[in-house]
Amino acid sequence: MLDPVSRVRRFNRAVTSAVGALDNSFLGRGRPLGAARVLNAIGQGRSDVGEVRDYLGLDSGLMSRLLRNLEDEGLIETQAHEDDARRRVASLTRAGKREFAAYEALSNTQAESFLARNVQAEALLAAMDLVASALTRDRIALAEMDPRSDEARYCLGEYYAELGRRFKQGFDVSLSRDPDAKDMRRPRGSFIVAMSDTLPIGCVGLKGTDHGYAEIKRLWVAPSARGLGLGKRLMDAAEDAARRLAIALLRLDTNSALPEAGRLYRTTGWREIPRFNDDPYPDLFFEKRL
Amino acid sequence: MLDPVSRVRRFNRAVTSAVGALDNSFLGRGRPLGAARVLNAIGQGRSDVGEVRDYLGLDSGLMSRLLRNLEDEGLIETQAHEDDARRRVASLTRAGKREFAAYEALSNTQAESFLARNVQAEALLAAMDLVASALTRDRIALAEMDPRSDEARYCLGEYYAELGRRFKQGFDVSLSRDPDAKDMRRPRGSFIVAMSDTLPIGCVGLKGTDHGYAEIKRLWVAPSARGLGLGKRLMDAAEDAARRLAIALLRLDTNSALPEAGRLYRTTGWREIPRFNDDPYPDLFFEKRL
DNA sequence: AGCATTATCTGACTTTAGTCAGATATAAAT
DNA sequence: ATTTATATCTGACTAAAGTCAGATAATGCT
Repeated sequence: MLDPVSRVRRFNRAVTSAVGALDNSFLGRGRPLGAARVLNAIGQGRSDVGEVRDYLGLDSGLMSRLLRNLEDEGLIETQAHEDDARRRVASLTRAGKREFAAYEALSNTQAESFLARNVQAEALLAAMDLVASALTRDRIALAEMDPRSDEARYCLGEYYAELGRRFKQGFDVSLSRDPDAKDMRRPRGSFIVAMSDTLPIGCVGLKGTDHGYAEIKRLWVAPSARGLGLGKRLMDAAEDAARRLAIALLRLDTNSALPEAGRLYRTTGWREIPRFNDDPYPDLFFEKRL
Repeated sequence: MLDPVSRVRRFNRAVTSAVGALDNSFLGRGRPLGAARVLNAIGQGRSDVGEVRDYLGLDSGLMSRLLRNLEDEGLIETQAHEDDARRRVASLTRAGKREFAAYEALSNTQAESFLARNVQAEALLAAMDLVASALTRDRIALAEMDPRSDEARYCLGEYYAELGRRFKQGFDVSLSRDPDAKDMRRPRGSFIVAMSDTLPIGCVGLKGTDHGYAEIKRLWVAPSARGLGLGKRLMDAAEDAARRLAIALLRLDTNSALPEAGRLYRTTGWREIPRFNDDPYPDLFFEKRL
């Protein structure tokens, strides 16, 4: 009754019935589930018909009919893709946007009432984040983003907060050599964010310098996504970005209060080198030749 | 993107697609999902037709047909209920047991492969327990059980382990006045276990004495089920059991290292009294007149 | 230009799920 | 003993989902 497999299966049962209830609530708007799902996928920005079909796992015939139904209802419009007239792109009409908003409101209300029923919400949310990351680990997408984007700033905020907790003396960004955003943008560098669904769960920066090397900065993985090998994936992506920018030498600094990071560097071809800057926080320095 | 509602919705999306994959895997055995679900419900011990129907939320006509299909496949047999010939009781035939075992193996394999993909399994399992408890909070069932049953012993084991962690000096059952199981059985007392699906997540004992009162012992709620009001529910159930046994006075002892417990007693009509036993662990004593 | 490939659509199905109004048999209440 | 209630079943449906073989039109490749 208490072995790990039983616990996973208990979770599956709990979640199956919760999902069933969720699906049923979508039926309340007088539209079959299939059509509602297509409408919502389009509302969420999946405009390409093929993309929606893949996402929902639908047969092309069925998909076509569902689109036709939504069109007849006046909720969507389709037009040919501008680069490839075989493909179709769907968009919500004014009425479709209203309908989509109604579904969104339904989902939000449900989420709110779930939260209201559960007092210890923060622990529960952290648990939900962890489970969601584990379930979607194969769909974690890395994307190059502007270091000033909302997603990047969120990651950096979390990263600084974590350093503050980890370092005995705390962490004050202004004392550190905060990399200028433009050094982490092409063509000088890069900033990569790991997204699980719509949630940023990790990041890494590649910061260009004028000293013949680039630096890896701000490697962070959300607590809810650790153990999924994401740190390695982010580092690989940063190295690829460096190669594309014809950068041959990488350096980074880190702190012994972050042992996971040190372990990762040591096992992926990085070599410890002497201090190469006067930032007060790091006490370990690494280099890797690409 | 990071407010609680979005996090809940991200979790919902993650889980919806996981559940979909799970359901689809059940289709691999050449039987529609409805029939597979009925077969599994019966295999899990839900023999009463009405019970299965309620559990799966099926229309009685549909249920009847699904049963007929399984019967035609030679997987189940039905007979009249021995106390009420209107009701039907279903059971698996030999072939049905084989088929059920195949479904079980499928579920177990999936759970195992999920666990194998996730290194930090214990943290993940704890998170899944918490989420499952929260999702099924309305279906947590309290049941009177023998204090020697597997479920009860599991709860007690967890309870002792937790006391060991909470008390500065640790906890050794043999030093405490371990209640004899028979004092927590009718007609002397009672033992109540809270079950969430098949997982015991809390307990409380009502221990009869010869001193004109009964004692509440072993109130425990699993960490994964705290914040759901389960402690209160268990105490209410214990009091009800006492009333049914015509017990008019209740006492209990506890320790100030368990502040949640103390708070619960104080807010539910219990009155602090002087020490009434010489157990070395408790330092707080309460009484309640029913 | 010609041919294979791709994305979508249409028509013609089948299967599954679900609904609803009785029918039947038994049990419970008066 | 009659009436009422309950559990299940049957027949006759409808709706939704899914399948599959072409048709159509645009694109890519040689």
